[in-house]
Amino acid sequence: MSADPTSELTAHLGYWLRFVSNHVSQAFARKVEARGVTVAEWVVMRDLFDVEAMAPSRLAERIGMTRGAITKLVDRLVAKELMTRTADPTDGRAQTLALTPAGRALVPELAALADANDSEFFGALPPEDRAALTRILRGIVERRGLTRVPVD
Amino acid sequence: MSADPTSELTAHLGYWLRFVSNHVSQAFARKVEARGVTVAEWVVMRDLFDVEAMAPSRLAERIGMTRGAITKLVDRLVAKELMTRTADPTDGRAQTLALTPAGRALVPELAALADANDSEFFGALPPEDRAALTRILRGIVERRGLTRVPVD
DNA sequence: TCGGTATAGTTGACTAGGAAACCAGATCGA
DNA sequence: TCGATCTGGTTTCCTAGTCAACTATACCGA
Repeated sequence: MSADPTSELTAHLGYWLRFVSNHVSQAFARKVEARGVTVAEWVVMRDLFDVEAMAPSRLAERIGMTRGAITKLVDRLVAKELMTRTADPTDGRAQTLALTPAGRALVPELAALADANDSEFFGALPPEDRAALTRILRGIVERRGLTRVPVD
Repeated sequence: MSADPTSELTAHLGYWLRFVSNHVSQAFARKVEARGVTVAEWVVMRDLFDVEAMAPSRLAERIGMTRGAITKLVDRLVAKELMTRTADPTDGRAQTLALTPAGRALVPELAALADANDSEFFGALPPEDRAALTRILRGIVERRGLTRVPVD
C-alpha cells in the first residue's frame, strides 16, 4: 500500500493470499493424490455428485476450465473407472457424464479429506477470525463480481 | 467445518482462499504479461533487485522452485536481456545471476503493477478488514511454520 | 430442403513447472 | 594425492493446463 518506489513482494496482500492458498492447496493435493485423483478431478467429481449427470461443456463453464481440459480430465477419470461418458441419444454431438458407483463412493472420502485439510489450516483460528476471513473473502468475490473463471 | 457427509466445495475456507487468490494472481499475470514477463519471472527479478547478484540455487531455495525450473526461467530472462548469467571465477560449478540495466529498470514498473493490482482487489476494503486479513494470513504462516516451499 | 452458421467435443502445438538422472567441479579424509 | 562423496547446474521425461484449429452434428432461414 506504500507509494514509495519498488515495493517489496511481501508488501502486497496478494502475496500472502497466494502464499497461504498455495500451501493449503498443495497440502490438499497430496492428500487426494494418495487416493489417486488430482484436485481438479475432485472438483469435477464433487460437482457431479449432486446431479447424476451433466454435459462436459456445462462442467467446463461451472468450474472454469476450457473444454479441451475437460476432455482430457474426463479421459483420465473414465480410464480410472470413476466416471462414464455416454453419447446423448437426442443430440449426436453431445455427451453426458456421470459418476460410476466407484466414483460416487469415492466422493465422500475425498470430502472428508477436504474437511481435514481445512481444519488442519484453519481449525486453530479463533472462531471470529474464521468468520472474518470468510466474510472478507466472500465480500471481495461479491464486490468484484468474481465469477468462475480461473481455477488456475 | 460441518461433520455431515460430503461437504460442499464452498464449505471450505480453502476453497474461497484459492478462489480469490487465483483471481488476484491471474489479474496480476495479465498485467505483467503486457510487459513481457510472467509472475514467476517478476518474483525472481524483484528478489534480485535488492542484492546485485545471487546464485541460482539460492534463488531456487528462496522462492520455492526447483533448480531445474530456475535454469529454464533464467534462460528466458537472459534471452529477454533482463538478466545475466556469469560463471563464478572461484568455483567452476557455480554461477551468479544479476539484472541487466534493462531488467533493473523494469522492476519498479512491475512493482507499480503489483501495487495497482493489490489495491484493485483490496483497496476498497475497510482498513480494519485489510489489517485483519494480513494478520490472519501471517498468523497461519507463522503457526504452521510455512516456509517458502510452493510458489506453484 | 438445402446452404450457412452455431454448437459440442476433440486434437495438436505449446507452456511452465516438477522429479530424477546426470555431468562437472569441489572437497574431504586416509 | 587420490578416490569417495557432495554440490551446482542442466537435461530429459512427464503432467496438466491453454489456445486455436478442426470435425461432426444440429438448427435456422430463404
